[in-house]
Parts: sequence; C-alpha cells; structure tokens
Amino acid sequence: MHDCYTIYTRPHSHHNSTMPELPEVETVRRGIEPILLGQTIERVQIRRPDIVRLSPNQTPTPSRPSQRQRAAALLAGKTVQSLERLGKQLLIVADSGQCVCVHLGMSGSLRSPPHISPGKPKSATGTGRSSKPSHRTNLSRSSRSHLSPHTHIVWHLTNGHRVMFTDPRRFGGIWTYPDHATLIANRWSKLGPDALVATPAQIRPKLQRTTRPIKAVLLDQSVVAGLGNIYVDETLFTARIHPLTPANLLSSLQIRKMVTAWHHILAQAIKAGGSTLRDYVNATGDPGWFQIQHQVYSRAGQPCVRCKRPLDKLTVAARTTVCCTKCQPMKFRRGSD
DNA sequence: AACACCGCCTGAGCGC
DNA sequence: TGCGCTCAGGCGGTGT
Repeated sequence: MHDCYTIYTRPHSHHNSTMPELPEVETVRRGIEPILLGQTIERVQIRRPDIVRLSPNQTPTPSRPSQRQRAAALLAGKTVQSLERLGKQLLIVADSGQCVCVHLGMSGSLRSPPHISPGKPKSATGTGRSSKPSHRTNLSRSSRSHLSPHTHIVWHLTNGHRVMFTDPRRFGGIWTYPDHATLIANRWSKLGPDALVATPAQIRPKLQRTTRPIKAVLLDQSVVAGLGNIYVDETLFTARIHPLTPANLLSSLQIRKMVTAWHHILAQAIKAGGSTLRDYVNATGDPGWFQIQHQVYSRAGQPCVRCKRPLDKLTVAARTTVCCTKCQPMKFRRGSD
C-alpha cells in the first residue's frame, strides 16, 4: 500500500493538467462524504484567514471577524449533515443548518489523509511499482502531516480524521452562510442548472437571447453551472459546433446534441474518477479522470481525431480554445464575414 | 441589464 | 544545468 490515501489531488504536471471542474468536484464530494457524514468537527485550523468569507450576519464586525467567529462559521463543534454540489461548488451542510461553500478555483484540492491509529505502525510501501521518489521535501515530517505551505484550512474531526483545503494559487475560496436559504439567496441563485442534469429546454431560452459566442455562453456559470474551458472545448468538438457560433443561431438539434455531449463527457469523467477512488490514487497522485483522452483540449496543432488535420487554436472569451474548423464549421454565415 | 475587462496568484515549461 | 520570463485560467469586482 502506498502511504497516502488521497481523496483528491491535482496532477503535478501542467501540460495535461486541469483545473478542477464539475467531475473533479463530484469526485471530491463522493470521496469525503463517507468521512464527513454524521461526524462532528472538533476544531478548525485556519492557517489563512483571508481565504474564508463570512456571511455579513455571521459577525458583528464584518471587517475583522475574530478567529472564534471564523471557526464557528467553518462549523467548529457542529455535525455534518450532508454534502451537496452545484456546478463546481461544493457545500458542507451542518445539522445546525450552517453551510460552508467550497470553491476549488484553479488549483484547489480537498484531501483527507489517512487516519493513523495510535498503536499501529504504518507499513512501508510494498508494491512493486517503481515510481520516482516523491518530490516533496522532508518526507518524514511534512509528508506525514500532509500539510503544505498552501494548506489554508484543516478540519479536525472527533473520529481523528482530517479534511484539508489546499490551494496554491488562491483562486478558490470558502464562503460561509448561517443557513441554506441564505446560501441560495446570496450565491447559488446566481448559478444556472447543474450541467449534469440540465436539459435542452432549460438552456435553449438562455441561448436564444444572446449573440455572444457559444463558448463564452457555456463558460458563463449563470447559464449552466459546471462547465469550464476543457469540457466546453470537448463538448463543442463532439457536437461539431464552432466555438464562435453566435448562441442565438444554434438550432434545436444542435442544442440537443450539445447538451447530450456534455452529459456524456462529464459522466465519463466522473466514472473514471470514481473508479480510481475505489481502487486508490496512484503514486503520482493522478486521479482517474486524468487518464481520459481529451480530443481537443491541449492538442492544438496535433491531428484531429476525426479528419487528421491539425487542430486550430484561437482565443474566445479570453480563453485558449482548440477546435477543428473543418469538423466544427460555422453553421451560419455571419454578416460581417 | 448585459456584457467586457481587469486583477488576483503560483508553478510548469520554455528559451537561452 | 539553471535562471528568468511567459503563460495559464475561474470568477468576483468594476466599468461601459
């Protein structure tokens, strides 16, 4: 056995690496659910207070909440009742009704390192896997605690387990609310339907009232929640839609194909993540979804899997975009062309 | 109201 | 090989 059961970790190489999107967040949710559900949080370690944004009514002095107020908002002393997800956002709900909304941003992760029972010595790694040694320095100390300089929050459970929020780039964050209704009113009401269950009927009206490029619209979390750069590119390739197509020009058939495509792609990625979670996470920390072959993302210049022509790279909505202009033609000619 | 754009961050990867 | 530069990107906030 390897020495660290990692519920979720990011791949270390940038080249094929991905920011956490919906499948990764769902994998995290399923991973920490058995650890957190019904458990009481004994204390919360807050190593970077500014990563946590309290709801205004959770502190009398919003500008400078006390350590105690922050810990209370992060469910110190509370029992976890459920774990929810909407799009890329994860929600921890306590039996008090309090909610902690976690956003992983670009580089965030939630990990639950193994609980080491006091009397039982840890066995050395025994698999024949020949992996390069961990890049972590000072393995004996920092690796055992699983803390990195970028571990901002640690929840300590009464059962001895820990859940840690780590986010080197700090594009992510944690938002706390006194109850579910406040979370909805202040945050989740701004999101569209979750991508996993969104229907063409829900999406269509939102597309018809804008001429923005379809890619920009799909990245907009208020239209559909959970799609990011990778999955939008993959979706549009599968549905054979050019990313610059004005959203209002898409046919009903195209919209249906598009929604079906992302359902399928997201489900595949979750399945891969889930299967890896069941087995374990390999020594390099690559979760299962990492093994998924992307058809276009990060493949600019490489041959299109469909027509073998080099894939095109362009910028849409200030995002790097890869597509095959042959396989993803503009369905309609635009006036300015 | 709808939309564009800025700035926040760090590490991977590249060129020299 | 090593150093420093560029790029990547979700999204909250601000400006048009």
